[in-house]
Formats: sequence, structure tokens, C-alpha cells
Amino acid sequence: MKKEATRPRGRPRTFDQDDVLDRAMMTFWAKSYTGASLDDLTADMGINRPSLYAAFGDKHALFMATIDHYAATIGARPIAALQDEPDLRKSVRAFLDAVVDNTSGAGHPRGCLIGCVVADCAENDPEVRTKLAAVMAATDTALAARYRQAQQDGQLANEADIDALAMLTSSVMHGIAVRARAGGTRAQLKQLARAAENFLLASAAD
Amino acid sequence: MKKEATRPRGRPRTFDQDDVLDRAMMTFWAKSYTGASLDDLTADMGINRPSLYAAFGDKHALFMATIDHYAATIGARPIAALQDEPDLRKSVRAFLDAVVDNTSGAGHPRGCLIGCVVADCAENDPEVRTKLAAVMAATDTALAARYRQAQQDGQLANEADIDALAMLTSSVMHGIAVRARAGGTRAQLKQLARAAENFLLASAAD
DNA sequence: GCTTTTTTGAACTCTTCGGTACAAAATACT
DNA sequence: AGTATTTTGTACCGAAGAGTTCAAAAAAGC
Repeated sequence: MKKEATRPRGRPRTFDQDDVLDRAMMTFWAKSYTGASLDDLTADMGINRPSLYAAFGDKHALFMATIDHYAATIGARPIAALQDEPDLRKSVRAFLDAVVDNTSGAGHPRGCLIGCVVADCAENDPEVRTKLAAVMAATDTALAARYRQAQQDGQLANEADIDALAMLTSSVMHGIAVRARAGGTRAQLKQLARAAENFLLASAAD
Repeated sequence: MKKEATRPRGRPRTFDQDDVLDRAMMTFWAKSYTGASLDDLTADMGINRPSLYAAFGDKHALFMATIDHYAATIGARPIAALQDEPDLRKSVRAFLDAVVDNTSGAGHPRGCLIGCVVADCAENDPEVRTKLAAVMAATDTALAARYRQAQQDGQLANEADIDALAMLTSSVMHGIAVRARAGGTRAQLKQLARAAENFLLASAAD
């Protein structure tokens, strides 16, 4: 018995919610929260103001949804790269390379929406600060889990400080993001990524 | 022959330029560039709009002056701590501790004006991006100089990658700043600072 | 004491901001 | 076919934004 996906009652939407959210993300990413006006947003999203308000609430709610969307798409890529590779060194390298792509690749603004835009807003917006803390904690957890896995695999010494490794790895991510925002070239960012890999895994079994 | 410091012609200013610039810095630091309105700024600076425009030009010029002022005061503290201590490990520790103070201390907003506020604005303001790159390059240079000095002192192996160490140290700085912005406690930031110190100097002579 | 020069403070201008009202349009239900 | 329901596009609203005007005030020069 297939669930019939009965269409809702009134006039159907002319846009896909996830698609316009993705465009809003690009706008916030490039122009920051206060810098992105509703005219900017609606123009980039290709919808009118009432549609935006009906679909997302208001500008602030749209921004919060944008953060989740970023975390679930762009932000998920380095984490996925980290988890997909069984060799620890390759795994960390894949993670940092994905960060370089995220922060300096083509087709989107420089830097990190979380590390630059959200971090900036966090100071006088408790709701944003809470979400920022949550997203960062999730990243720490994923990194720590990966290092712990490596310990169990015998690729990392038992004495290694898992939490320290996780925080340092995420710090390198932030360093890459800020450097990208400053206009750093991909070569420079890659160089930083390689250097970090060597330092983080200097004590790891090879 | 003492230079007479002849007072200028018209009505004297009732404020000190550096003092009000310091207050403007706090406002931008807390509220970001677009988030800090002229009303916010003039209220915090204790002067009226025409005084602000006469003294600094406009809001954007005031912001640029603020970045320099931050770099020369707050931002200079970790660098000074780094340079004042002859022992490399103590030096790096003093640097990172100063960063923790700068980003989570009392009497000022959380995080780093450069790493959070300026980095955020850098994406669609080429002038700000250029200055951000310059400030970061200056930090890299100071860190690299300190590590090079340690090499000459025999406190660091000759094979050590100076530029990598400098970039990684500054990445930890950014990591601390973002974490502070997210509401991280001083204990957490200190923990990150200690972990970084150990990793950065793992290969250093003790 | 009078003029010149500069700063001050209040009020103002014009633009842009986030958010809303409302009628027309497009669908499902009966 | 007609009614109920939801979305769409346009036009609008009050508030807040950055920046300016201008007369009063406070100093130096003569």
C-alpha cells in the first residue's frame, strides 16, 4: 500500500524549499547576516518576500535554517572524508583537503560560513552562539571518534590525547578558513594542511 | 629650544582621539561592522556624529582605523609576550595564554576582532581583505622570527619547518578565538593552548 | 573687543531596512 | 461548476540606517 503523497490543498509552491535554502546559504556566506538584505536574499533565492516568510518564518529563522543546511551539506564533506578512509593519515589528509576545498573552491564564497559568518554573529545573538557551540561540539566529537578508532586499529599510540588531537585538528580547520577569507591561495592553504597533518600525526604509528 | 606645542586655532576638542577610537573598537568588536550603528558608536564613544566624521572620515574609515588600533594594542600583546621570553616553550605558552586572555578575558567582548569580525567583513570588502591579509602576514612573520631565533639558540632542531610552525601557531590562535566566540570557557581554551604547545614543541629540544 | 577658525550639539534628509496587507492566481474538495 | 485553501506578486508601512546642515560655543589672532 503505497503512501499516496496526497498533494496539499491550495496553490502549489513554485520553488523547492531545499533549493532556495541552498541559495540563501550562498548569500549569507558571502554577505554575512546583517550584510545580506531581504532584497539580496529574495533576489538570489528567486522568490518573493511573502514566500520567504511563509516558508521560513523571518530572516533570523532563515539564518538558523541556513546554518543547519550548511552543516548538513558543505560541513559534512570533510567529516565524511574523514570517516570514509581507513588509514589514519590519509583520513586526516582527506579531511583537511576537503576543508581547503570548502573554503577556497570555485562556485561559492571563501572561508567557512560557521567559522567566519556564524562566529561573528555569535557575540550578540545567544541563539546563534548556542548553535555555533553545538556545531563545533559535533565536529569535535566526530574527530575524536576517528582518532579513537585509529587507536583501536593500532594506528595511533594509546597514550595519544584524543581530545587534544580533535581540538587541534579543528583549530587547523579554522586557521584554513580565516586564511582563505583573507585571500590565501589554494597552494598556501594546502601547505598549511600538509604541515598540520605532519604535526598531528608525528607521534602516530606509520 | 622646546617645541611650543602651539594649540590649534578654533574651539578645542573635548575628546582624545585615541581614547574614543578605543571605545569604537569595543563596539565593533562586540557588534561587528554592519551591526554597529552610528548611534551605537557615537553613544559608546561619547561624541556626536559631526565630531566622529571630522575626526575619522566616515564609518568605514573609522573601522579601518579600528583594525590598526586593535593590532597595535590588543593584538600586540601576544606578540610581545612571545618576544619577551627567551625560553621557547615558555615563549609559546605566553603567546597562547595571551591569546586566551584576549579572547575570553573580562572587560571586552569574546573572540578576536581580526579573526572573527574583520574576517567576516573581508569577503565583500577588498580594502578590509587586504588589511586582514597584511595583519595576518605580520603575525606569521613575528612567529616565524621567534622560531628562527629558537633555532639559532639551539632550542629548536635545524630541520624544523619554520613557516609551518608559524602557520600552525596562528591557526591555534584562530581556533581559540572561534571557540571563545562560541562561549568556550577559559579552562577549555587553556586546555587547547596547552595541547597545542605540546604538539608544536614535541620535536623541540628540551 | 572684534574677527577668524574650529568644534559642538540638535535637528534634519534621504535611503534602505525588515516585515506586512491584499488582491489575483492556482490548486483540491464536493 | 463552485467553494475552500494556499501561494504569488505588488505595493506598501514604520523604523532605523548613514551622512549632512547649521547655528551656537569656544578658543586664538589682531
